[in-house]
Amino acid sequence: MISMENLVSLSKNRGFVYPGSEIYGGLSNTWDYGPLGVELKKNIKNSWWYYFIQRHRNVVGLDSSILMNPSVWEASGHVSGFSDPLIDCKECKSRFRADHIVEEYFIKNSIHKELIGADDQRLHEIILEDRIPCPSCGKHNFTNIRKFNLMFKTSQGVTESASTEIYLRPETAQGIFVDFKSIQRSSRLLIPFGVGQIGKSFRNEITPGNFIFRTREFEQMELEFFCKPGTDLEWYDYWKKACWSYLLKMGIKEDNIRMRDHDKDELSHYSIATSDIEYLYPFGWGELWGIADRTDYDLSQHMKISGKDMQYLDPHTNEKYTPYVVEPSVGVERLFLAFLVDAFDEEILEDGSSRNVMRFHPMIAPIKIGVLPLSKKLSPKAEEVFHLLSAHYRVEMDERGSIGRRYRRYDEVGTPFCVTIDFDSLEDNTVTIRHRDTMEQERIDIEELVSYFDERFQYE
RNA sequence: GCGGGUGUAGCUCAGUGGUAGAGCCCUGGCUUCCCAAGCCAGUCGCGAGGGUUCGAUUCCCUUCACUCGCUCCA
Repeated sequence: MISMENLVSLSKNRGFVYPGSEIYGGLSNTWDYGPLGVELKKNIKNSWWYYFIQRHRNVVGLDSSILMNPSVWEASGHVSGFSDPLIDCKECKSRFRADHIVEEYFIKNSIHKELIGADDQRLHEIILEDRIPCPSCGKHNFTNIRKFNLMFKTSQGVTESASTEIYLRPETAQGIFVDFKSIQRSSRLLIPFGVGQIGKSFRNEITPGNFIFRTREFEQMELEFFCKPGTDLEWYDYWKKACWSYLLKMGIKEDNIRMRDHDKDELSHYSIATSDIEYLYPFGWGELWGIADRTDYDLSQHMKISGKDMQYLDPHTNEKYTPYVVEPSVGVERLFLAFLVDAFDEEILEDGSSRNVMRFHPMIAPIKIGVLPLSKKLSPKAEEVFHLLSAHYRVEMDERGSIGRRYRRYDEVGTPFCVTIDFDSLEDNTVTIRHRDTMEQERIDIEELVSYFDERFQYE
């Protein structure tokens, strides 16, 4: 498997991902998507939209605002629940979550003290009272508890004042919940139905890292599927399978993914059941896709805080209830990383040399076809072919360097097909199609090129 | 944020108190005309700021960034 280091340098070299603001020395954990990266990203988003929205009769899309009324985050629990009480050991410089070390200490020593509802001050008192030691060095010399709110703050309006303080959304899901009634009414969808959204979210992660795996600005693809309470586990299962099969269809190797159900104690504040699809990244197994049963938590909260009725009235039975929500949520950048890692192949050739090939699924390959004149004298004909194909696909034309060099260059960026124009092309209007994976070649009439590729660039 | 490591060309790296090279890549030319050929020529750099010094890429300070752990989770 490719190392993280090589992946970062390959990404930069080929134009997939560059470090952000590089000429100013960079900005921590920001990444820019280059000419190939933006194509790959776009293709990933399109494929998700196709499989999770377009192909379903009862799923629609949404594009809600990044900036929302701060009450949204009060209701969702992000203002209180999305901040962790952190504490540092002054002796060994380790950092912990205050509630975690207290809890662990109590379990270990069979102490039964009520912790639920303990605020930070209470936690601090407990740590002092019980002389709870540092789990890493055993000493008892902690800093005060500090809160890290993971939400980015900004202010609305030109004057900065507390009253205009707002947040960048930490997840796209709330936009869907908040608009639930409008979407339902305007789309005339009946439960069960789903709403999907692709968009940026922001989290002030304490420790981002691992290339594009965890960044403070990221793009989510979330589907909120509304269903009748009691049917939620069925749908939970259904979407787990849908995510899994999406990955396989798009060419991810089955050995590199696994399903992991969360234990009760690691569930987030809104969920009664969560599964992760994990991917085997170069740094180890890491989360790729989270599928959560969010129950009626979000809609109920919004109902409570906003005072608006968020319930659904079943027009057939006249039954009124707050729908349950099943949410498959995936980060575009994590999928991007998984596709990049999964596609990477170092091929050893007969002469012992090696070449890198990115074996992207044709639908996510950044460049679909390379148009290559065998000689510069054939460029006019190649231009014709380029214009013909570029009306349908993302195509590149390259006339520089030897033909073998150019084939290899396109292999390296995962282009599944090359179309080669030679001197016969001028005579009989045919070209050679060369396949990335087999290196086989076939001859085809230029008139048939578009229909040839239409068959090959299709979702399964 | 705290502790350790790192910072020289687009990439991988070498090197020196007297302003820097190699390989790969890239560009142009000749050649070649279906899988990294060859030859000739060429472009590009000491993370930033300050200090010591006649002179700093090299020594010192600061800063910025990257990276590994602590935390987190799309």
